[in-house]
Formats: sequence, structure tokens, C-alpha cells
Amino acid sequence: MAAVSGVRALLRRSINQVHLTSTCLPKWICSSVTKGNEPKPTVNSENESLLENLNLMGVDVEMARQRQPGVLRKAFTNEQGLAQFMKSKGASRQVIASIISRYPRAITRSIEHLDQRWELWRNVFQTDAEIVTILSRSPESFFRSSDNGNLKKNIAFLASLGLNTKDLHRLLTTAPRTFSNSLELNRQMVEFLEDVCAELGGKNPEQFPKAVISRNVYILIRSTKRVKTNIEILRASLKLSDSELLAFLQGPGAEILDLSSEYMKKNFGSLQQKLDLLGCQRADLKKLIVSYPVVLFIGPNRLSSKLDCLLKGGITMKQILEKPKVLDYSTENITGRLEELKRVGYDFQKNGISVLDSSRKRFDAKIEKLSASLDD
DNA sequence: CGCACCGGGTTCTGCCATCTGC
DNA sequence: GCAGATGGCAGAACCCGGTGCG
Repeated sequence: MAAVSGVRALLRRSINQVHLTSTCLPKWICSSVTKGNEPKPTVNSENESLLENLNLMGVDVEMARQRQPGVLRKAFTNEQGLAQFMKSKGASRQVIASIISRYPRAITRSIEHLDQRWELWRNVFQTDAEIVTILSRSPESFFRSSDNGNLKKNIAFLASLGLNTKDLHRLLTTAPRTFSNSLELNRQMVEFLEDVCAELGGKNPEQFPKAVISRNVYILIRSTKRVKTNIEILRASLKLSDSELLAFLQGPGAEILDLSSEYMKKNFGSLQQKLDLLGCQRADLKKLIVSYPVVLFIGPNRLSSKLDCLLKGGITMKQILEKPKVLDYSTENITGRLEELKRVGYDFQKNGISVLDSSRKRFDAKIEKLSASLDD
């Protein structure tokens, strides 16, 4: 969410530009007219006409300079070509400016390169508009690599794992960086996962990476070191048998493999502490994590206040452990629902706590029914 | 018809460090 | 020594509805 609003903020820049003048033919082509008596003529000076061009396009030059200063010193760049290309794909002027501001190297790509890369992305996406959306969200994912051959091989490789079109689409939509990884890096992760499966006595290790990746599309943009550490943490703390651990990892557990390892450790520790405090057994902790691993996503403070809020509302820890999905909902949401339920005299001991785990629509309908019967 | 079970959808970039090739 | 290419990291949940069963 924060990231999204950050992007919005970027898009809102306007400054004082006029339209792109139609007379700016190949003004950008060359501008290194430096005198011979300057200390470092072409090395350290920025390309003035490039700067002017970027300004006219609404690019945040200060941001670009901060991110990739070298690009501003280049004699030959292709900002006009890029702009035209992006425009032909339906990108607005603001989006184009934002892309260059955030990833200046984009202007060093040739039209041929861009065409090729776009076509490769179109193997996965149905429309140009989808790609434009991703580019404006994450320019770096598209522009960081100049190796289209590698991209092509990546797509083939990922498809060869058994990931279908829908999986690939989800992968490229939510973790576009995956496709800019070197094929070798992706292959390393896949091989690592196959090894994990084999070590745990899995029958067909080839299907394991697909299972994990389709449940967690962020895996391939994480280091094997991180995933390895996380598996170690889970193995050591949950003390499952090999086959149980394997089932967990390719099932619900896959969701949490991309967590920062420190974060996983920290959250595991604080969860354990909190459950101890509430008088739970170690078996309860294990059961909770195995049945509802995303509990480890919730930070210590948030988790603590969420549990407190449920307990204060008259729900027991035993009920929470039975139906951990109630923890899915925000504390605000839960608080509000508990109040409404209290108002209609809902009895959790008698009726259970599943009401809390339902959509807004269903919950409201339920409340309405309960208050109607209250009026009778 | 109401409920519980269950899976699915959304989401994740922007920065820095380190190599490599010229 | 430069810029380019690539790897890796921190950050941190919430919500909806289909479906099958009693």
C-alpha cells in the first residue's frame, strides 16, 4: 500500500513544461561540445541537451541524477525513441516521465531492443495496457537487463517447470523481477528446491519447485540463502517428520518461505512468548503454525493486540487455535464486529466464532437477521 | 436455507553492493 | 575507473465467495 501511494506521488509531478516542441529533432544526438582546456571534458560533465530534453519531457532530473548519474553523462541516448515507443503502447506522458525519473537507464535502450522485449512480455500478457501498468509500477523490472535472449530462455524455463499460462501471468504481474534474473539464478533456486524435496524423501522432486512457486510467486526473487535459512528455522522449530515437513513446504508453508529470515525468527519468538503468556502448550504453537503459517507474517505488536482484542471480546484461546483464520482480519475489523455481535447478544460459547471469519456482506446479513429476531 | 470449509484474489519496489567488461 | 548488469535486501495482511452438506 505504501509503495502504491509512493508511485502515485511520483506520477503527480507536473512542473512547468510546455508541450514537447516538434522542433526537437535529433537535438539529443550529440552535445559534447566541450573546450579542450577543461579538466575532464567528456568524463565528468553531463550532456546539456539531454538534460534539457528530459526537463521538457517532465522528467525529475534530480531524481534521475541521484539514481543513475552516469546516464546523464552519455553522449547518445534514446529518450525520444523510448517516449514514442511507450506512447504507442498507451503510456501517458506522466507515466513515461516517471519511468525515466525512476530508472534513467531506460533511455539507453534501442527501439529494436524495446520491440523485442515487449513482444516477449506479450507472450505472457494479453494486452499492452497490462504491461504499461507493470512498467509504471516497476520500471526497473522491465529495463534493468539488456539481455532479451536471457528473458526468452527464462520464459521457456519457467514453462518447463509445469507452470501454466495463468501461473506465468501471475508471476510476471506480481514479481516481474523474476524475469530479469539470469536464467542461472532461477535455475539455482529450482535446483535447490529439488534438492530439498529429494532430501526429505520426496518421490518426484521435479514437481516440487512448481508447487512451491505457484503458491508463492516471490520465491524466485529471493536468495537461496534466505529460503534455505527459513526452511532450517521451520525444520528446527516445528520438529516435523520429513514427510510432514515436505507436505507443509509444498502446501501452506510455501507462503512464508520468502519472509526475511530475521523477521521469521523474531515473529516466531514473539508468538511463542505470547502463547506461553496465555498458558498455551508447545503443541499449540506448532499446530497453529502448521495450520495457519501466515500467522508468522504478523508483527509482534499487531499480533499481540489482535489476540488481546479477541480475548477481551469473550473468545477463548482454544477457539482461536481451532479457527486461526479469524486472525486474517484486521484488528479494526474484528473490534467492530465484536461490538456489533455484543449488541445483538451473540454467544460465542454456543455458536462458535466462525461469524468473524466471513465476508463483510455475509456478516452484515447475519447481523441484520440477528437484530430482527431480537426485535420479535 | 444456513453454515462451515476451503481456496482464491489482491500484493512487491527501490535502493545498495558487487561483479564484469571495456 | 567507468557504467552496465546482476544479486540481494528490508518492509510486513486482509478480504471474498463458491460449494457441499445437514
